[in-house]
Amino acid sequence: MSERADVKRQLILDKAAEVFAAKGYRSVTMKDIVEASGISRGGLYIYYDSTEQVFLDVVKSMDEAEEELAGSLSGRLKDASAAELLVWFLKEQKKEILKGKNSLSVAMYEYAFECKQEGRNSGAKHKFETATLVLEKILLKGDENGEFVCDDPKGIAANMMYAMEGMKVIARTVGITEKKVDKELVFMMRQFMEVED
Amino acid sequence: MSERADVKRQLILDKAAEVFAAKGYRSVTMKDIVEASGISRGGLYIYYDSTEQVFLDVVKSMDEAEEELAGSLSGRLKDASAAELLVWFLKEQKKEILKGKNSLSVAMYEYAFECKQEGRNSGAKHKFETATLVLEKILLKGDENGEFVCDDPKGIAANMMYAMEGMKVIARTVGITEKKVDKELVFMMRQFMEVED
Amino acid sequence: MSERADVKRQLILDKAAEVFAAKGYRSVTMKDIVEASGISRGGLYIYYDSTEQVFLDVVKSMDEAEEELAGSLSGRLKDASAAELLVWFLKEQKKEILKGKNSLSVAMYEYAFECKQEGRNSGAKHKFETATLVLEKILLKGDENGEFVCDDPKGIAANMMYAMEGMKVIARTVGITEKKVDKELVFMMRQFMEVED
Amino acid sequence: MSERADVKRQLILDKAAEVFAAKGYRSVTMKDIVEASGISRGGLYIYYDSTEQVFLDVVKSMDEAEEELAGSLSGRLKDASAAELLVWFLKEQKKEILKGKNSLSVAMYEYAFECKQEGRNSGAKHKFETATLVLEKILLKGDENGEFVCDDPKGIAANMMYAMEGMKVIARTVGITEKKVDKELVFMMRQFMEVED
DNA sequence: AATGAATGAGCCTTCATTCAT
DNA sequence: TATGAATGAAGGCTCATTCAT
Repeated sequence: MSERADVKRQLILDKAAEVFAAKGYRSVTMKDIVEASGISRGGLYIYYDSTEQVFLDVVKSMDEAEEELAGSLSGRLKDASAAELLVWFLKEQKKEILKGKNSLSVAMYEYAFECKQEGRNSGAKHKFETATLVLEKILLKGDENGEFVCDDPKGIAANMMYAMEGMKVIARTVGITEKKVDKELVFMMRQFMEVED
Repeated sequence: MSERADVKRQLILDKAAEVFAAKGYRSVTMKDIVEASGISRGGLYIYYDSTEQVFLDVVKSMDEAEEELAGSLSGRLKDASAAELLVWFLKEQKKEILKGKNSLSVAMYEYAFECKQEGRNSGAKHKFETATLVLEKILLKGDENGEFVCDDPKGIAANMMYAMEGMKVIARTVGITEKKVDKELVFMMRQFMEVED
Repeated sequence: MSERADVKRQLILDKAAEVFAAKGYRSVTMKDIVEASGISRGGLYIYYDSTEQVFLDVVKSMDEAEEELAGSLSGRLKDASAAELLVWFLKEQKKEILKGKNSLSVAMYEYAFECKQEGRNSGAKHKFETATLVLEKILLKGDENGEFVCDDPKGIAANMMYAMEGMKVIARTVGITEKKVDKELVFMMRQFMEVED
Repeated sequence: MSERADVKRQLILDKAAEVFAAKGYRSVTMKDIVEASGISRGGLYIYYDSTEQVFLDVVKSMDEAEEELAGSLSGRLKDASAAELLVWFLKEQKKEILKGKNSLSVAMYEYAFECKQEGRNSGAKHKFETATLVLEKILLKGDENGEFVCDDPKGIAANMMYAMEGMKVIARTVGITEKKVDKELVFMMRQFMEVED
């Protein structure tokens, strides 16, 4: 509540984020977080009762940071062309695909698996559906103002999102090169617009 | 040593597979496997030293079973048309995407994440690349004999495999309906052949 | 220091009494008292260093309240008959035996056990001996003025006090009905006086 | 189950009994039992999940031992006189009252308090009622064959049992001398028979 | 080979107690 | 005085792993 508490909470979240990035979700213990954040065993329990709560708060604070960023961008993008929007969207996706060790993505997958198996909901659904919708709107806009030729925006958006998701996972299990990502992005774009290599 | 041991080993693998399917990879303990297989604590250690070893053997024995099946099919498929091969391939993928609780897929993802983070290799790479190659060959064949119109088989194969992978993960985290899978499959096929709805 | 502190102290004692009544002695923690009294963790330590100190003060303040009551009664009872005194005494005992959840008695037993085992003294001794003496005096008075027929007041007083103590404990472990208490009280009185049912 | 297990179990019970005798019920921890029995932390959990389970088993095994003893006595007592039976009964009670540190009685009181507060049942009820009944039968027998003069065996039995219970508790909280116990026993017996001092 | 009791390390959680504000 | 965050010790529990039988 107090300022002090917020500072400490943020310290915990920062260090915990590193831990989750390094070890995923399941294998992280309260002890790991305690040691990473330099706080005392009992001290951590003042703020969080379980690794799940810490994780959810880490994710929440990341989402908030992201939204802030997105908010600041939305102004600039309002009167952007569909092509510009698409480029921004795909750049974000590419970043997401390629960011490695320091990213929470593996932990988030693990958490989402667990939630799915237990019938809970991890918020991943909302995230995925929102992103799909955004992409669809970009395509629609491009189609309407003649930037793209695209008779099935819904289908294309779905295909692109699935492929993107696939690349994310492949990146985290099999490995992927930036070149391959680029190739795939170009391939996708060719479905509805001219792209020079 | 041989007969008896093999029977026991198989018993362990069968029961362990159920456990991994139900709980994923990380959260499975030797105790879980002991209890599921009805074997003694010490007995399990005669065959396996860790859950990882059990898991790898479970996967191996599944792959072998699959390969056997594939082998028996390959004869029949040798002189099949590209379209027939493609249908078979996509059916397998669809099955894989939609199979739920009783499948090892979540455990395999978890394991692959772990291996990737530790710089090891989980075998997922080989699997993915092989499948991609198979698809590519089918497309090539179809292009060559005029069944498909497909100037970039490599690109299409990659796109399809990424999207397929994406659907697998989405199915296990966000959830997916069979209808959506079918839509996406039709979408993908339209890239190089006529498909009626 | 004085007024404010006393108010606070009393607040703590009141709430702590409820806690001890509900949970006994041993299982009460400083945390329980802190939460019940709404005071701060550190605040409690200004007044008391341990649950034992709180408990002793709770008991002391109860005894004081009781003594006050007893004092105000003693005037009226000075010229009461032995029979009247006896009735008053037994009524008090009966109340004590039957009062249940909201009473400190279990906590006091627990505390007395602990003190006995550690060779300390819990004050229970003084209480019991005083009560025995009071009863003895009442019997003596009744014998002297012919209200009772009682050649061994010491023996009778002891027997009655033991039985009373027994009923208290039985009430708190095995359970006892008011009817049984009444029966026993009548039984005891018949040892030295006429009682109609 | 096996012989070994029984030996170990008995070792645990023996050492645990000492612990409960020394510290009562509430303040005993699994760690205490572990240390007293020289077993490992995990080892204890093979046999018992909680101090309550250990305690109940300790009590059970004591009861069994007692019953065995009682059984072996019952033969001899069958054709004993009521006076002989009474002497035996009171001797047992006296022993129970006076046995100090090495006895589980305090722990049993603590446990019974806890059970009562939580609405469970500790077995104390059955024990008390059975003993009361036995005493009643002895008195009845004595009355019938002219050994005693006792028109209200039920009332006397109840009074005696309450007083006995009272002495037990007083012994464990306030302290009691053997002399006082003897005095009270004589007092009680005088209610229905001739006793020389 | 097989068993399962035993061990001990490791993590979880709760509290008494302290201390900066 | 009063607060409540912070600490660290203590105890609970589980599990990988060993070992006598």
